[in-house]
Amino acid sequence: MTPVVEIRRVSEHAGQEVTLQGWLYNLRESGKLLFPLFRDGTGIIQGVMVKSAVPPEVFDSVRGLTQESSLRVTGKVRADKRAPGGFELDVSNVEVLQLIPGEAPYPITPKEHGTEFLMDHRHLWLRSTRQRAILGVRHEIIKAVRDFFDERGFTLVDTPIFTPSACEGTTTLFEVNYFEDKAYLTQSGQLYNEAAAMAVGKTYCFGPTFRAEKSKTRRHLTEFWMVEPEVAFARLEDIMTLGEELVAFLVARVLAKRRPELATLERKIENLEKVQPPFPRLSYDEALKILQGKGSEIQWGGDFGGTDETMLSETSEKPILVHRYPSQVKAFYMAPDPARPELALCVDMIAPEGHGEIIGGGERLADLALLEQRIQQRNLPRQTFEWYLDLRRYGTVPHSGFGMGIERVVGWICGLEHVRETIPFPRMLYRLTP
RNA sequence: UCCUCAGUAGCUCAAUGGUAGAGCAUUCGGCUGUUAACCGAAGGGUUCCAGGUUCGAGUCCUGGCUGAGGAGCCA
Repeated sequence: MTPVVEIRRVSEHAGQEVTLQGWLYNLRESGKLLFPLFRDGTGIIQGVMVKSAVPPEVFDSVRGLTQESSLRVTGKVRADKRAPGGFELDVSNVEVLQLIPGEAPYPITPKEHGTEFLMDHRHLWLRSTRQRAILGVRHEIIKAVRDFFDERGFTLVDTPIFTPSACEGTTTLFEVNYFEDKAYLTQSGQLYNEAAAMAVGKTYCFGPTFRAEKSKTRRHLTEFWMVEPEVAFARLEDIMTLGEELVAFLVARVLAKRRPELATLERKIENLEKVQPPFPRLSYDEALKILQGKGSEIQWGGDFGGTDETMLSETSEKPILVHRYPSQVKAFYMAPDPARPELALCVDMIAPEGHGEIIGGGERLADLALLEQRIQQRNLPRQTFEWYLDLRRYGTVPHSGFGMGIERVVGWICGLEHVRETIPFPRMLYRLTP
């Protein structure tokens, strides 16, 4: 029995006979020579088979292979300058697990395809080199997020996905039947995080988030993953620094561990290497001046649109922190700036290269009376917030936190045009399958 | 919800209102170092749907469906 080896490890077996388990990626043919390309989820290697060197039935079975047919292949690993990975496999035998028939071939060919076709075949599209690279970077970012908070003494506290009402009231929610009642899919773990922070000091939640907005842009999903830290006694400045350190940490980790994937994606490494703290910090008022100077129509009191964000991101090679927006455009739980009560102690982080807002957060309103007033003003159902008001009744303290959308971060770090490629099975307006 | 664009072979796309085509994929044949291999041949069509204009509609008109990009809103 020859050892079963992963393609990414074939270099450790140069000169040896090994068995690979995987799929046929492509087959090139030149007379009595065959060049089957194998993939196994860890890499791709080209096999070489000379007709005179193997039994006729082995040659014929390889010659008849179709794209994505599953197989086990045995051969000798040989270093070769001509091979993209530096190694080739001199194939001696192939065990075909499933031969895909020519009448119903694998749909995704090594040529160009349109978005709709690829999205309809997302379950197969994931096998492509590019999608595998993105999955790898996504995995690395998620692991790095966990490492970052764990190393800083945060406790992961999971927040519920079924919620009784809106966290922020304004956004559209997905409604679901909950026995005799109605429930909503969470749009943020924020309020529960505040409860957890009062219990453990530093907490974060990390899970799926749902938004029923009919947004149809390259930055929107209806189901996406969000990590939300919340820190007792932290002020706005503390949380801005935390976000800055987190993002720099994530970029550094991907640069350290996922170079091959970034190369596959043709990501400009130099741009990522510039993402070092400190990031530029702009007040809303300062950002507004810059935007108006660049010809934006935005007036004081309005929130930034996608075009405004892109314009701002073009002013820096690093992410930008924009803080102290007018309270009127922000959620009810944002603390007012004591120096200028019309402003909220909040912060958005805008990614470079037009990838949009990746972080939103700030200092929470710790005062009971003011919070009650805000809930009333915005016509929020007081009863469902009673437990939240308890947090202000029993030992309220200043505290701050933020939410970071994983898909936008993955999209930015991978340099993707659209967030739909950053999540294995994207859920979007008009896209619920596969 | 609104604006713009698109829908033709399995896929990516051509086709002035006048016989519906190419490349890839598939099948067959050729080639002993191919790199989205190449060369030759074959099969493959409800031109998104329903009406309308016209001698004649893939093409023009009306309505609908589906998709893409964007706006608003957001991470």
